[in-house]
Amino acid sequence: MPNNQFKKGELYSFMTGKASTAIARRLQKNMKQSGIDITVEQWSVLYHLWKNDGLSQQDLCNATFRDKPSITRLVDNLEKLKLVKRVASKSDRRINQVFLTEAGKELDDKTMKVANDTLNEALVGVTNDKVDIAKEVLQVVYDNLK
Amino acid sequence: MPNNQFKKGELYSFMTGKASTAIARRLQKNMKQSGIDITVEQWSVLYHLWKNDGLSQQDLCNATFRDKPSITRLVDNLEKLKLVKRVASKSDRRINQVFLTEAGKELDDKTMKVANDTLNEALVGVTNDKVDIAKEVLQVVYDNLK
DNA sequence: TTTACTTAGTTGCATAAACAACTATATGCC
DNA sequence: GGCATATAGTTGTTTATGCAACTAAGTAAA
Repeated sequence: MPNNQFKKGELYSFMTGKASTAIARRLQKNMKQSGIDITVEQWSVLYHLWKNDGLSQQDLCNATFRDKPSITRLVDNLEKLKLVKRVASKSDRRINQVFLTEAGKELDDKTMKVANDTLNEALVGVTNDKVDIAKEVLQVVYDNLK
Repeated sequence: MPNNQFKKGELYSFMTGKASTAIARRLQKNMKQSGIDITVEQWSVLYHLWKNDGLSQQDLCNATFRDKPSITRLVDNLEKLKLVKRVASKSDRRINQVFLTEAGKELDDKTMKVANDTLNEALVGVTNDKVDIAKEVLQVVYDNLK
């Protein structure tokens, strides 16, 4: 179903992702206030490692929708912060597995709480039904374009 | 209404704005294929000037949800591309009004068509009702956090 | 008119993104 | 084995972001 009826003003906010930008900025601010000194981008990488430690950089590309150079440099910075370390896979030496350090593991609970709180701040006044529909629409958009 | 019932996997895609990232990337690609050599960020600035030429840099900050340094540098680059020019306001010399050049004005119709086409690509299979709800949710999120 | 405050914009620095070109390792086929 | 090709990751370049510190210009109050 084409949506040619979109008016300019409506089109704009859809294109620019101001809501997700606002969420990212708030998450960054909330992490800083909780004494967590990582960027939201670094958080998005750690997030997947907390669920599944030892992912390859390519796995992290797929999980975070980033290209390979972006992941290379995010892992570089996470290594500098001593939150992860690269380990060359024994079965295929092209592959770097990325493992959490103890310091990296310890951030899990703390940041998950901050992330949940941030999301709840964002969704004040929105019913669960509407949240579900919004998530569904965003998923379809993503699938249409990926 | 708190949304504590969010599960991790659902939380993530909400936080990271993968849908808006996908839209921005597709818009960038479509503009390039149409021979329009500007970034989507530059597009977002021009967009407001096409609606209202001569906005100040502060106006552009408010309209695009960016901070002042970001607008300074976007306008720098748009000036290098000869798409806009700064004109110091006569009534208040602190203010730079940003005006489109002829080249800047000419991009309007062409890019608006590309932006609309991109949005229609993104929204294939989504009913208008759901799009309206998604937009509403994103607006509330933005208002909650700004 | 001098001092304090506010507003508009710029500059410096660190992080991140996209794209292209590159290296190194692995795989498949002759 | 030797060659072509594919895959994993890195590096270089340009653009953009966020934050802090800064300059310049306007405003208001003593």
